Amino acid sequence: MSLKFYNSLTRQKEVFTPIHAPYVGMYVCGPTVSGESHLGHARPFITFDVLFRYLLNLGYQVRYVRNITDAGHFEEEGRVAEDKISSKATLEKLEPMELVHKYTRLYQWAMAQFNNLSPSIEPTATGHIVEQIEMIKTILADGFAYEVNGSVYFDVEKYHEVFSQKGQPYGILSGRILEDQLESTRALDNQDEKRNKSDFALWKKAPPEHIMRWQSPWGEGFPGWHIECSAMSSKYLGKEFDIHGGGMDLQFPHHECEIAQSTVCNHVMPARYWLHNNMITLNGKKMGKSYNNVIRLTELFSGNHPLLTQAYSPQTIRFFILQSHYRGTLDFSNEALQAAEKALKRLWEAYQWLMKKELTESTGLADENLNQSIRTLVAEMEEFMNDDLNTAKVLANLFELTSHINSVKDGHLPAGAIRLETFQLLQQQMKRFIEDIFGLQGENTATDGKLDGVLQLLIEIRKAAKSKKDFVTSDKIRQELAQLGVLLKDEKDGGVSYQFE
RNA sequence: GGUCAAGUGGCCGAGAGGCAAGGUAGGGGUCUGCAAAACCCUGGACGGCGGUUCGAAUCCGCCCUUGACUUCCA
Repeated sequence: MSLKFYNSLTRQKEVFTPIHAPYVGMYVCGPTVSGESHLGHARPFITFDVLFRYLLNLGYQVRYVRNITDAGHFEEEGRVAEDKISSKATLEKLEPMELVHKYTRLYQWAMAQFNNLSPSIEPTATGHIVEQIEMIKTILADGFAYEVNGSVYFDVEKYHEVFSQKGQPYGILSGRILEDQLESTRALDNQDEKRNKSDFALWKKAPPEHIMRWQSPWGEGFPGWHIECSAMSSKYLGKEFDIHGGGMDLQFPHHECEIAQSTVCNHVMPARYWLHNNMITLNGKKMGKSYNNVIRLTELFSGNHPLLTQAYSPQTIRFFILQSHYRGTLDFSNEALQAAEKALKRLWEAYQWLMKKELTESTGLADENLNQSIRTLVAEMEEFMNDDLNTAKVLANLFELTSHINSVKDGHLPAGAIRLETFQLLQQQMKRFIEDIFGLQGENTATDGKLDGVLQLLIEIRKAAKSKKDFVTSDKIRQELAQLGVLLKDEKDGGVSYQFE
């Protein structure tokens, strides 16, 4: 089966055909670095990291662009227009760029904790003011925007009129009907500079107190909230590129506006495939600033939050996210995270054992049903990924394989039951999906050689005690190590393994 | 109000006309000096009412409940 994605634009699954294979261009809306990232933010970045990894694994040459929004957005709707970043900076008595730098570093640290690959380019909004101004100039020149008092607004109604006839009405992505919105909102429009409520800002005049401001043909100001993504995606990926990703909450208005702006400038729908991940919920409610129910990533990693009964590692969270399909909501709870933690541990330990195991020769005792089962489970995994990235189903197969692996490990199945070529296929594909595509990694790293030597010594002493039936000594060693967070396990084959809690 | 989703065991979640994945928790067993881990067995779920169909968790209608978007948001 060929690779298929659910395209929000067409509301159906479509075969993925890159515009210029083997090259693939992918743009994902990144964070606004005016504050700390929370669990909800982790989802798109992990989801699209897995997509990035999968495309690379399939042999595509991918340019993955994920922006950093470090120029403030303004707010409206009765509230005082303000630049989010400079306003928070005033409260915290920080320079805007100091704040941006702090949260950018924290964000990038969190991405590394998750083992997300770095995007190919991570452009900043403030680094592309010139490109944004150029784009606004083009839109003005084409008559799809107007200037009022030093601000520039996109004329949504005119765009809709002209482009509806070309089959691309405003609302094509989100399914909104502009006429309905115009009717229901016109009365509220009085004091606004905008001709229509549905118009959106391309450039905003900066009030005197704003710190973040740039020179433009329309005076000092700052870019509107949607233009940066259009400017940066077209600069680095071209006028038309393959994949545009982001959270479902960005579908309207953000992505709708991107489409309108880019289409006016470049005369083409910017992206072929629009992918949207669903939200992470807390007690059924979207995790978000406005709901005051966020758990920040640093809190999650440390366990330092009233709703958390313990700390959860970045890999546990990554695994938790991959256990569901990206287009469904995913509900947070301690119980669910603890389930994920245990499951990941079991998967990872079986995988580690598998990779260390050396099988040299088939013994002729091969269990054909088992071999066939393993081959089928392995083959299905790619099918599941191709079906709109069904990571949940891939994991289900990985767990069935885990049971087979552990059966061999514990001697419930003879080592020869798995044929050499099946075994090698298993090793190769487990590595491919667990590490290369899912990006999972071990967490008990950093054991240096000295520590291992010390532990091996203790294991030897304990083994000697056990063979003399001196269980007082052997249990003392095991218990005290356990208190230090080192867990000893007596394996079936007489060996002893350890792991850090 | 408008638009769009979703409701599956205790919990988290796949599935989208034909035996209801997987994880975790529960019960029983095997192994073990004891543990831990692992393996095996096992109970337990499709919001409600109608309809279409040989057959519905899946399609249609109505209802109930929850959520998202509605120009800040991953």
